Amino acid sequence: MTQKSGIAAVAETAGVSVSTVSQVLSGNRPVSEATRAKVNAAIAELGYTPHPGARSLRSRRTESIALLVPDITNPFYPLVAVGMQDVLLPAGYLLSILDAGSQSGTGRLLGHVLERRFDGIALHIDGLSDADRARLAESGTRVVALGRDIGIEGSDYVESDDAGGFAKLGEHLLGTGRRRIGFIGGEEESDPSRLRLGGLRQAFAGAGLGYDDAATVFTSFTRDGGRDGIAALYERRTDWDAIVCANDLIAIGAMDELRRRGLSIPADVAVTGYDDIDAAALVHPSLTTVENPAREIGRTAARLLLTRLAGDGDDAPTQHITLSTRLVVRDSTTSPIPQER
Amino acid sequence: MTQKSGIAAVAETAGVSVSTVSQVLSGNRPVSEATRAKVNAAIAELGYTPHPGARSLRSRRTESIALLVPDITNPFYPLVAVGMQDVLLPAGYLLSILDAGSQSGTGRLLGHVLERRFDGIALHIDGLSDADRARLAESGTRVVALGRDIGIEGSDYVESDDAGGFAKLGEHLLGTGRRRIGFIGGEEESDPSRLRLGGLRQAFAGAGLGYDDAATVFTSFTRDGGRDGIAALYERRTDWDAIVCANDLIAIGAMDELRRRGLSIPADVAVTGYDDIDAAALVHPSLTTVENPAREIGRTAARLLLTRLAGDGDDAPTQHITLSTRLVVRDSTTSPIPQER
DNA sequence: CTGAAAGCGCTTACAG
DNA sequence: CTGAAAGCGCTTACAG
Repeated sequence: MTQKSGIAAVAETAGVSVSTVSQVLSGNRPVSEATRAKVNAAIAELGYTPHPGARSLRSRRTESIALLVPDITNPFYPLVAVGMQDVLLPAGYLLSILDAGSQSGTGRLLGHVLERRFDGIALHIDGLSDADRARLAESGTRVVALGRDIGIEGSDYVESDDAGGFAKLGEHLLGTGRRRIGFIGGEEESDPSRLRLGGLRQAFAGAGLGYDDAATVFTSFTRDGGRDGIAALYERRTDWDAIVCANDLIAIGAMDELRRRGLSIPADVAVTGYDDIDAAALVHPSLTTVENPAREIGRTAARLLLTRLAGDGDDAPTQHITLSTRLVVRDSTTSPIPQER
Repeated sequence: MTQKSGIAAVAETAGVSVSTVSQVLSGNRPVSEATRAKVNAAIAELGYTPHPGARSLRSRRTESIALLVPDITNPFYPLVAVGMQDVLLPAGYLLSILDAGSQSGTGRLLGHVLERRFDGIALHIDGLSDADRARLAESGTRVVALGRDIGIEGSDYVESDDAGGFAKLGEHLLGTGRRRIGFIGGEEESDPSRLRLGGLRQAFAGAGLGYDDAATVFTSFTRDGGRDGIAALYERRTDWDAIVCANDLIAIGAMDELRRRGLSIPADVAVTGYDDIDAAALVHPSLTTVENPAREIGRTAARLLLTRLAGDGDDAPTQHITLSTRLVVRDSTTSPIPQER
């Protein structure tokens, strides 16, 4: 007996042909119960695992999906990953999370990712260069974008309803009687900053009120940004009764600076964030915020990819899915008792 | 001209043999400058990318490494991943992060991971079943363990010096004059709980003091665990001047409960954590803790894998690397001013 | 329901 | 320094 390996060894042990073993494995054509049993016994006896390289060489599929993120230490992305796995594992796909380390690193990693011939790629990227867009389109790899359209024919995308979330925050604050409401954005040129401010304006308009441009400042999406934002707003006026921040980190920095100035939250001034990161519930007072449905974004992205991979969908129009967000009211806007010391 | 693809198309365009193209790609044997130039021109013209499946089928290598973690939403693991990438990308390996979703999920995912024939796997797992250990050993895949030995011949492991970190915390507290120091552990049977308490005892012994067993309680590694721990400790006595917690989450819960009881941190009682998660700097007062060198753990694990993969190391003895930890002193033990309101 | 054979795209001895 | 050929382990028409 020659020393065979792989599927040939299984075939020999089971006393059937190599093709029959393959059919048992794939289920692509009917196999008699007796044969199937012999083959499965041989597989178990030999501890056989198909070689994925050989498989993909023929089938042109790798059964793996990549999630390419700019910064895996940002807690938003692990949640997206978990959501994608929810959908992909039961469908037989393996999800690989690839960290580019930064927005600019994404382009650099893209080449490596395309080389590996993943069946599909999910990516969250701010500025995709024309060269990268062309590489993606040519590669034939299915792409789903998170957060924004990346402008490739047939590439679907999923985003959360930022504007709606800020409209809810605005309504909540207006509903509790706050009127002198400042806004601290992240980088002024960023899409999220604009969309989020837009949602706040919408809440004011809905209540028949105008929103004053002098009530907005733009800094950066960081804790320091929040501190700077408060400093800038309090130079303009000092009677704010609420501060809406473009994300939770800004809000936490804003609370630091408000506390340093001897102001009480929420008795003197209410503060809100966005994203509902873990820290939002950990800080004191706990932060009213909006849940960014990261996990659901991941699930949706995975479903869109699977649909495209199932074929037939090649000529389907690009899909754009917007997920609604949920207001999470905590103590920073509504604490009934005066702040404890 | 027949319609070739892959390396054959490159060979035809360049007017050389398929083997020569392969040699240019791999650098495995000398190629004349002129030939190399022709081949590279053809590669660029055709936008050729080698097929990884075909490559691994022959070479028995995938040039990819997997990091298998129990819960990617635990911020410790993304940092480990970043550290591994620091080392692996320059070496030409792609790192795939795979999330098992839970400790128990790790075994379930292991089969899928082994099927993919990664060249190496890094994993952090508490209880590896004998069956899984056998599967890992048989697969021939290189394994490096994070946090503990998994008992496979030739599998190195990396851990951080928990005991040393707690010894530093203990010395810091004793040095600031605290003596009535309680300890809130996680699950009592867990290795980390034992090791960490051991470090604290060591600090007392070093100062010529004894440590009282009645000063320890075990709960769980969560925020709720911290609340419960305080309740349990204050049933025993009420004059604690410091609480050492087995991780940051416990510490944050402990601070919640101390504050609720009207105690001031650190004026009445100091609190310490472990890990230095982001939230440790975000809470108020900011938390004195110990940095768990996650990124360095990742780097070290990656280096160990690469060394083994470079061969020659097959018969090298198992390596066990312990990384030292760093004390991070913040306001929860030393705030010079009375706590602000 | 089953088998023999071609071929996916590479790498690697073997020859020259 | 270069080429022809075998073969890695599968899947998939083609035949029966």
